[in-house]
Amino acid sequence: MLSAEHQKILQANALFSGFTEDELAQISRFSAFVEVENQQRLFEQGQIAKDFFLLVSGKIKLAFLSAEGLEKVVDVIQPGHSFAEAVMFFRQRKYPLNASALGHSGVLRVNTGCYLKILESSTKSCFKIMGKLSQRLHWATSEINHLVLHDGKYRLIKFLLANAKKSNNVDLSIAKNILASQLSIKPETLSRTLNELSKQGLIAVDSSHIVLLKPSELEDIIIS
Amino acid sequence: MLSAEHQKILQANALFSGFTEDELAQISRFSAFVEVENQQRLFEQGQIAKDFFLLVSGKIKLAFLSAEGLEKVVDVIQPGHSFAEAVMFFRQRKYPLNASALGHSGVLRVNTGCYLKILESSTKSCFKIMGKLSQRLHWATSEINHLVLHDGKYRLIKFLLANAKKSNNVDLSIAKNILASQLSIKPETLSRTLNELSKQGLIAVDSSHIVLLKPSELEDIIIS
DNA sequence: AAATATCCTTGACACAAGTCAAGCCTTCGT
DNA sequence: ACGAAGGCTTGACTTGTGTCAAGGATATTT
Repeated sequence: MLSAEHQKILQANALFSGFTEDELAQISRFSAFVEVENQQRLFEQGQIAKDFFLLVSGKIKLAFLSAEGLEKVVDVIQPGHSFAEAVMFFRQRKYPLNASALGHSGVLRVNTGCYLKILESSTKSCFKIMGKLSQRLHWATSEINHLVLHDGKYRLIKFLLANAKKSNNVDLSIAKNILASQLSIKPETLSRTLNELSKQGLIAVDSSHIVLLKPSELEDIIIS
Repeated sequence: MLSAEHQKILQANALFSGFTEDELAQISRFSAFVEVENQQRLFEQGQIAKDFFLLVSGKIKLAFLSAEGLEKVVDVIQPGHSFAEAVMFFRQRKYPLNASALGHSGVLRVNTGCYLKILESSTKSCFKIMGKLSQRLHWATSEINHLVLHDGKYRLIKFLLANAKKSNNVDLSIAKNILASQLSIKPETLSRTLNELSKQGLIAVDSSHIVLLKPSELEDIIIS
């Protein structure tokens, strides 16, 4: 059962915006606010997915873990965003990756069974979900594209340009080793590449604060 | 407008199976049977997506093309399967990749506008689509996993095991350079890796016919 | 403030995979 | 049947990125 405050947060999310008061109340009854400590697992790869989530505060890291213990960070979820909602449509309803907290975090846990039942009566909400799923799919396919057709430097520059504010600077909200994993390079390589771009005078790095000195030249690199 | 025969083929596909005769007839009116020659483009990266497709005969290659002209084959569609149906839910309704025929092929072209209109009245069909989308998403995320966490040899063995018949042999229905691109390695590397596995006595290669001599040892390689 | 842990950087080296180039083998068209 | 074209293989070389190891910087704990 959710508090009124938490229900408001649900309602603000696109996946719930089309629901009536009644439906929302019903979902609320099958939901809970959960707090997780830094590093704590919210769910694990292979676990049966009875819920999906909406992040209220903190950060959640989504990552694959290979048999050898290598980790690939797929995404770092920010407050306000839902995650693992695609899993409820998988044939095998198992989470394909691990979710763990980066810092103390609060999430809303929503029961998939309850949600699906309500979906059955609203094509409008179905369309929202389909939009979400296709958005995820689009991201994933373009990620494959970037992984195969381009190198680590390209992906770093792409990330910097995508995350730059109007003032052309980027504040990393996550540790560099996690960023490295997201870009599918090793921390050492990230460090070297940042260094290289600095020496070329294209960026300036001050710990987690990066300034894009010549954004247009950076764009040129990823186009050519 | 589709022939009765082609309408049957539509109906056999999961994406249309929940529709009434009336709805199917309506879709048929906004559809067409299209034949494409070997190498001919069905649609291109960036083009506005007014249709999605269902392959009747032949093969369709889906591939990204980078600015430098490098190609990454994402998938080779086989008869009976639909493709590009996720694009209709993208915010920017543009095809993210190229589709071209491998050999003379026949496809059914379905208008997205018409299809979406009918979807609006059937959550059952929405669920079929959501299933399809999440299946695609699941494939894509596990592909990212394989690309980042494993090497080309791993992906080749995985492919061989996945495509082996009961008799433990694999008949490549596509050219080796296309398979190489699907595995995200160069043709030279594919050739060398097949050679390496042959010399180890794990497989036997006779042009496009491959026999898995020791499947269990191959499984061991990808587990460890 | 010292001690500790964690993260980040740097250098030396190793290796998987890409590139370039040449030659081979098959398939196809005339 | 012949030549041409395309695909496949092989060798020699290059290169990006990973690995290992050590040192430096920064934050956290006591």
